[in-house]
Amino acid sequence: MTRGRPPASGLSTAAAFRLSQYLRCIPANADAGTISSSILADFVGVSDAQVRRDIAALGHLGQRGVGYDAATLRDAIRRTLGIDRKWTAVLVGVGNLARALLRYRGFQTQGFDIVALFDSDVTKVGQTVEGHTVLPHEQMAARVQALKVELGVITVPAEAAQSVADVLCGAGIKGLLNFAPMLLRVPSKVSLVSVDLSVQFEQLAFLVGTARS
Amino acid sequence: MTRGRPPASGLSTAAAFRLSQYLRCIPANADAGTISSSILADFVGVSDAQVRRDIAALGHLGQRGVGYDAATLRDAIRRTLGIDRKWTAVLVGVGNLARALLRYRGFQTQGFDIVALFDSDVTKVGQTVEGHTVLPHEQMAARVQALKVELGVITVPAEAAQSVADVLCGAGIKGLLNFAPMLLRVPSKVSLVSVDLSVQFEQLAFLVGTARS
DNA sequence: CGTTGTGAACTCATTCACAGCT
DNA sequence: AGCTGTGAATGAGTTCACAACG
Repeated sequence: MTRGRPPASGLSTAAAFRLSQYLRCIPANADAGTISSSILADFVGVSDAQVRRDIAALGHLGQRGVGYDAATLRDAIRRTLGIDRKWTAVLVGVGNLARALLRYRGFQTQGFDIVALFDSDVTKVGQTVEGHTVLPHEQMAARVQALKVELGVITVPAEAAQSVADVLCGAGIKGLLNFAPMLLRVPSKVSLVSVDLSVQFEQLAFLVGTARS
Repeated sequence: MTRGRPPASGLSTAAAFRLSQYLRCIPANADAGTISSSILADFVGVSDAQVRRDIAALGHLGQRGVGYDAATLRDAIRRTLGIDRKWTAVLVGVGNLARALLRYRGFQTQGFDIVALFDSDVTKVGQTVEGHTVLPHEQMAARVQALKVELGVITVPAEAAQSVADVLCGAGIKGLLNFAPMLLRVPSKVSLVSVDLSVQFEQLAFLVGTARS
């Protein structure tokens, strides 16, 4: 994953990333009502001190001797990450990856509202995918602008990615999630998260190669 | 993305990640024959000093006053990341994400050799996907062991991910790339890279929400 | 008791600045 | 002149260790 410029808040992107991970552990342990730093720690694989530091940065959420209230903690993390509200998004490039994303667990329920699908392939235009009709590429700029869409998800081939990004940025998008294996150029006011799957493979090869036996 | 334990080599995972990114910039600029730290730097979005530090860690590759020879640099990075050789891999869970991965740019050419596909769905078993026949779940352990497969890619639903991981680890796999939205538990000798797509969305929301206007 | 919150120490990573080559 | 390699300085992030509290 690549991130764009660092955020203006006091939270580092690495810390925000860990918060997302803590969030994943809470549902599974929520029935307990309360959860401790050490439980979160060995779930995620960091130190308990790290967990406490991260959470302390969100305000005074814990109770000494007891732990953190699961529901309160979850809400605080959600608020900090900015996922306590709906985000509108468009998805560009309706291939297998797009279909996989649309089916992804709680994509909608997590607060991300896909408002349109676009593709340049005329044979795909008009098709219905996971309840959304595929719109032609030419309508992209106008729709994004009219609906004031905030986020764009790019799942087109590498060659097309930069031009799609340019159109979306021109239409006033605020953030892009790029899956094309390309380092995109975007204006500094647009946030960018890139997931290059081949990079993930390389990381795995590196880890395996350097793992101590 | 989540990484497992840090590597034994002198290279941090963050540095390894940047090396992957440098690698992405080289083909595009390879015709120049030589490439400088400042070019790589503003391509990837880090400082030129950072690039030089990263590359200097791989040995003496640069020529003062000139830059780095593109081909030499590319090979050195490949060697460091461990992608200068073939890796055998199996893919478990033949859904849309799996299909997308199989089609991904240079999946094979980058040195990752998918030797088998598995799925527990009997209607998928026997199908041919991107040139590979889908095998039944039950054969997984035996095949992985017999072929001494090194890497496993998990693209099953969250509920099934841990049990798939357990089987693969039991069969002697060395590294796992997990796409299920689950924090997996694996023995410390197995390397783990997780890509939770909902985490990527949360990161984007966080960045957009905290972006300075 | 058990668990948080946090100053202080420490480690790791990045940037600065410039000497050393070509 | 241009660009790398690298000590030294700086900064960020993490762990330690323990006081504070229910």
